[in-house]
Amino acid sequence: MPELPEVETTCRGLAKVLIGKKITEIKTLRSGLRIPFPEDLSKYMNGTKVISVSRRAKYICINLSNGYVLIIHLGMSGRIIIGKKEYVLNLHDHFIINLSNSQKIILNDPRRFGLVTILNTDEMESSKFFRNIGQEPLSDDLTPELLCSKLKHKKIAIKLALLDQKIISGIGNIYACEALFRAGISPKRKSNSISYKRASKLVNSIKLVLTEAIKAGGSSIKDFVHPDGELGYFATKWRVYGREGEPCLCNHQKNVLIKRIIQSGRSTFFCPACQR
DNA sequence: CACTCTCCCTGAAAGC
DNA sequence: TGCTTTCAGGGAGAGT
Repeated sequence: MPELPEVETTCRGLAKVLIGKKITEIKTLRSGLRIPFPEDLSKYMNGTKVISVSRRAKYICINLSNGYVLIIHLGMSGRIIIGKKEYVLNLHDHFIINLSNSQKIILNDPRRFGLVTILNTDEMESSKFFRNIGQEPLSDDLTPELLCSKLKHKKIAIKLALLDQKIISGIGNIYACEALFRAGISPKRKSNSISYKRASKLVNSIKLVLTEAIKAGGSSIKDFVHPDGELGYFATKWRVYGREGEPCLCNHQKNVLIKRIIQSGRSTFFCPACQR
């Protein structure tokens, strides 16, 4: 489930492989994913060089020498594979980039919730993909003051506010649960009841869980690339996510079990004793 | 406008 | 054992 940390490590891995390389050919193996592949993708990509790889929210941005940027979203099940010349296609490989050094970048996505598109770099921020996206949680833009001002008029539960990409970008279900646990805040608490003190704790927790996950990705994968070429996925030990019925890991509560509830159709895991 | 619900899709896991 | 059902989730768009 690629959220910000997985996308970030994928970008760092891609940067190592892609920067300075020339794209010789691209292949689309179906008409599209969540949205159709742009018809004239080859026209924009063939013969260009990769200048840099960046991330915005959960989007991978591959910046090309001709002023365009290839946008990849991994959706829910998407993954990027670095393949050699002799790479054999697998089920659910949908999009391939061939490089001049005969390496290949493969997008594999069983559930096809991902997307691939291309934008003019100057128009990227104002495009429909990015114009409503909130602050990057790891940038200095995300402050307790900013979070407070965004939550002040919201009646929705804080967990749902964290999932709203217009408020903060890049947080998904797992890290929303983990950040709330670290901050000791109930996922059910109304957004407009978050005090400055709680917002401050929450901002710290968000930055902490995301930073730790990126660090885990970098250290558990050699140079951000698995031996099989896969990027961005790594085992993280979560404190609440997926731990329904298991004891809370805090020191001061005994025999308190992690609970699972459904909020807007999504599972939320939390400790009813630690989180208020 | 604010918010919730449904849908897209496949594969793993649970249920029968 | 083997079939069927359920569940997972990001984001768009429909519905309340």
